[in-house]
Amino acid sequence: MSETTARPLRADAERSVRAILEAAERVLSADPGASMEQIATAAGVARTTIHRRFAHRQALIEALASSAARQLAQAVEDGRPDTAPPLVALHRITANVLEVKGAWAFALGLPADPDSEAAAIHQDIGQRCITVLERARADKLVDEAADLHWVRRVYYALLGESLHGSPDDAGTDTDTLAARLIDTLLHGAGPRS
Amino acid sequence: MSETTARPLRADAERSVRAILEAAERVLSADPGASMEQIATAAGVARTTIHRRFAHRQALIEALASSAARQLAQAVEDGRPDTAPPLVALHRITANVLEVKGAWAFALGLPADPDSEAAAIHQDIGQRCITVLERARADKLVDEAADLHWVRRVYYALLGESLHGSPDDAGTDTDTLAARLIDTLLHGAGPRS
DNA sequence: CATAATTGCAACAGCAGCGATGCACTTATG
DNA sequence: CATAAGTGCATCGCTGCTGTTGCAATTATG
Repeated sequence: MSETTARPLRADAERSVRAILEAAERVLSADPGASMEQIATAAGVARTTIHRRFAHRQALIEALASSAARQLAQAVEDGRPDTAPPLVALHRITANVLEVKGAWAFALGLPADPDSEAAAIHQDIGQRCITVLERARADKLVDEAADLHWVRRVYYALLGESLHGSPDDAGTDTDTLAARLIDTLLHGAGPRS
Repeated sequence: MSETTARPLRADAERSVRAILEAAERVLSADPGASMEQIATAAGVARTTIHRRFAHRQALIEALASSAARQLAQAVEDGRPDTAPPLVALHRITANVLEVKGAWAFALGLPADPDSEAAAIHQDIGQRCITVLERARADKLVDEAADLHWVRRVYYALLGESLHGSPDDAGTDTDTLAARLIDTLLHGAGPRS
């Protein structure tokens, strides 16, 4: 909603922007205080090129946050949160989100200020999340008395935890992780009936 | 194990160190890249005083991590993880940890390098956590087939999430938060039988 | 192919933070 | 109370990052 006003970038320039954003994610996730120089090097680009596309350092950060938020929204959308059976949607969404969050952990963990594009997207995602949970509750998958906002927070927390990836789940595919996550979300660690 | 070799600090000096560590937690949790000057001001101390106690910036960070880790270990210990009934221990520990983690969120979120004092303490805490879970499993509170390492990760994630504190739980006492957390850990969000 | 966009490189000024030092003053401690 | 420890302040040199500019070379595009 902010960059779309400018005239279309040349094909190679667009590739540069992508490379910069990806490098920024990589470098900054390893060291949030990394210099523009480090990011530039990682992107295979001169530092001045970054400054041409992103005036300030913070402009780069915001673009990074927006880009990641958009991808996350897409990941949620692909799970058909409004039409697929709740359990199916929940599983698909979880698997998709795990992919995206794994690739853009830093960008998605960024503190978005309230009136940024990223913040709006995240709020929208949060709403869709609530919707899915309501549908799940209607199907008796979630307790009727449950506080859905708390459930969502737990869900988010489990997503975050699933990403840390202990040595055990190195190489475990996203579907398996999603299955465990949802099972834990719905049943916890207690004994099965 | 590292500072104890020096001769005891004068009473007022010790107070300064405390003030510096507390200020560092406050300031750095708001902005991880904050300057020594900002920390010093927040501590009501001259910047040079900080450098007298902590040679490098990183030395301050490590001391902060160690201090917080020790307090966390104490919080766990106070819950009698080895002797109290598992559910009681779990509740006490959770409430205690929520207090400490709330006050030292930044310091405890710090990436501790493997051979630091903090890392050793955290590993020890992790072990005690597993112990409590084993005792809980013996009491049929946790499913026999459960992967305790995953349960612990879920527990950690729930602790982290409980701290974020949505507007709703502003002012909610620690015991209530702990109760909800443990309930969720053991039963999840699914329907109650 | 002609043109305009894109880029690398080199260089610049500016700035903020770090870590150290010396000195005078205050304060805890035996 | 005498001493030693602790502190504030002013100051220094140094380093590293930022953001900008100009120019020449390359490359996509109609």
